[in-house]
Amino acid sequence: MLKEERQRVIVNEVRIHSRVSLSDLSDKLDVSIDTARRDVKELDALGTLKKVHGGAVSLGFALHNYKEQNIYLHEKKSRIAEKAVSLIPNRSVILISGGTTNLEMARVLPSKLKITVFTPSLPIAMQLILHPNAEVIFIGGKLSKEAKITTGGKAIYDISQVKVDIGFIGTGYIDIQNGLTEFDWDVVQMKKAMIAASKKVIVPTISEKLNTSQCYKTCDLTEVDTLITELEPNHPKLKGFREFPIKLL
Amino acid sequence: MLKEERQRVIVNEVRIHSRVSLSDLSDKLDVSIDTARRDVKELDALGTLKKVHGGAVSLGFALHNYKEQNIYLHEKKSRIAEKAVSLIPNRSVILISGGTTNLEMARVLPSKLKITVFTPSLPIAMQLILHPNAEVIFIGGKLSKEAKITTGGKAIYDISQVKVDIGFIGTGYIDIQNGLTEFDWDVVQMKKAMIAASKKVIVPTISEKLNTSQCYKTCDLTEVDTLITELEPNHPKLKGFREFPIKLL
DNA sequence: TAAAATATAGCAAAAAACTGCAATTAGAGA
DNA sequence: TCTCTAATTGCAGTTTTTTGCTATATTTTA
Repeated sequence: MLKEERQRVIVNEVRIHSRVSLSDLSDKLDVSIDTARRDVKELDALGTLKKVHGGAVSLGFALHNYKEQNIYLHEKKSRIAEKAVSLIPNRSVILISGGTTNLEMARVLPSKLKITVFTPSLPIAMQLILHPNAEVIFIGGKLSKEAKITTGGKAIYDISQVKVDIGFIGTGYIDIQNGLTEFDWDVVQMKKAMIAASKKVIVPTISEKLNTSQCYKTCDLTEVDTLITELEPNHPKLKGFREFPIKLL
Repeated sequence: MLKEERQRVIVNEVRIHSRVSLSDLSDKLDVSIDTARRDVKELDALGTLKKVHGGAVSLGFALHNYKEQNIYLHEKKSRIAEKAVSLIPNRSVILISGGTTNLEMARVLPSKLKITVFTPSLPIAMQLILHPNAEVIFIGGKLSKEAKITTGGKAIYDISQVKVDIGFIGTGYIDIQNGLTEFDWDVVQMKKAMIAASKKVIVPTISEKLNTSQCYKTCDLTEVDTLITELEPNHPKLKGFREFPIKLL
């Protein structure tokens, strides 16, 4: 097989699937992984595709690759995300609201996990496109430019039409007295609908948000099944929350 | 066997199989590898085919330098995008399908323009978030990971519920006989719905796509109001299209 | 943080390309 | 037909390219 043929196959593969792994290529083309790597490297140099760790992606994909800016918070969010994905059974149907912690969860979703995900969040949908086994259903509606999620009557109605196993509801503020709160009214309406659509409500949040509140209320803590933070469940900061019938993780 | 004869055979072989190896040629033509190599070298110099390590490939098959190509294509798309935005009146309601040309249009949308945009395309929605005066309504549904747009019954139904002033419908392939075609069936269904929802249908496309077609048909050219390419409207390549009642831009 | 996967660099074998050269052949002109 | 010249062809030796492998980093994952 000529080198050009191989590279053509790689280009096609990337065009069709948007991404390809070197080991797949090595199998498919019947060459060593080194050769596949070298081919991909050349194609990258030509600007045909983008080489990434473990394979290659189409250029379109590389565009929306956001980098985490805040390393400090990112570590916490990773830890939360790890805990969160451990709660997702295979073949379950979940709902993910917006927010960077949830985005982190979408990023670390194990690729073997077969799931159906409903989400109104643009960045999360973008991230989930990369997941090979996730069926992604986007909740349509009017886009809120700040929150980067859809909102409005249509979106709320669409959410009311589904019932999912788990809802991962991010929150801007969380407090023992006031429960989950936001400062964007539209977002609150969406979250209310999402909570109503979820058999189980999981709230992942960094500890900085504990004991903060805003004017619009999403729900009381009583509606939350599990609260995930980067802290150990018996950490002093979580003291007041242990009095609620909430699982802490 | 004469040299010319041999070379004709080589050209033919390349035309049929897109590729040929020198050892194959050496066998088939019953000459030494060196002679085959020399023949291929001459044909390469003539521009008939492309000589590569170990053989030859057809020119169409050869991978060109996409970096240059991309800059080149990007320029065309910008030109198309400029033309396209000039057709959007202030305070109008438009629909934008996916595709890189449409994405370019979203990028150059003047920030003073007040518009309402419906779209099922994730990258385009992502881009429009940056626009200060665009109200963006995302068509929800099942995400197609290749096309990065939503598809499926729900999305099609939602589109059927709106009527917009202008629909900007990108296309993978366009042809005088077959009209607009794609190779993804789901995408075709979406585009059909989008066309039905648009009072006016504008198709922006680079000239490379003219006179190409695929198996699934979106619509005939008769349903298109305006075709925008990077070429002047009276360019020879657009010859056949002038016979339709289509505005060319 | 440890283990697993992937990347990089250097090396050697194999394949292919290039070079120069001699043998052969085609074809023009006598 | 014959001869001469230039083109063509195959071959041998050398150089370059390609490829897979190993050892060593680096990145990712759990």
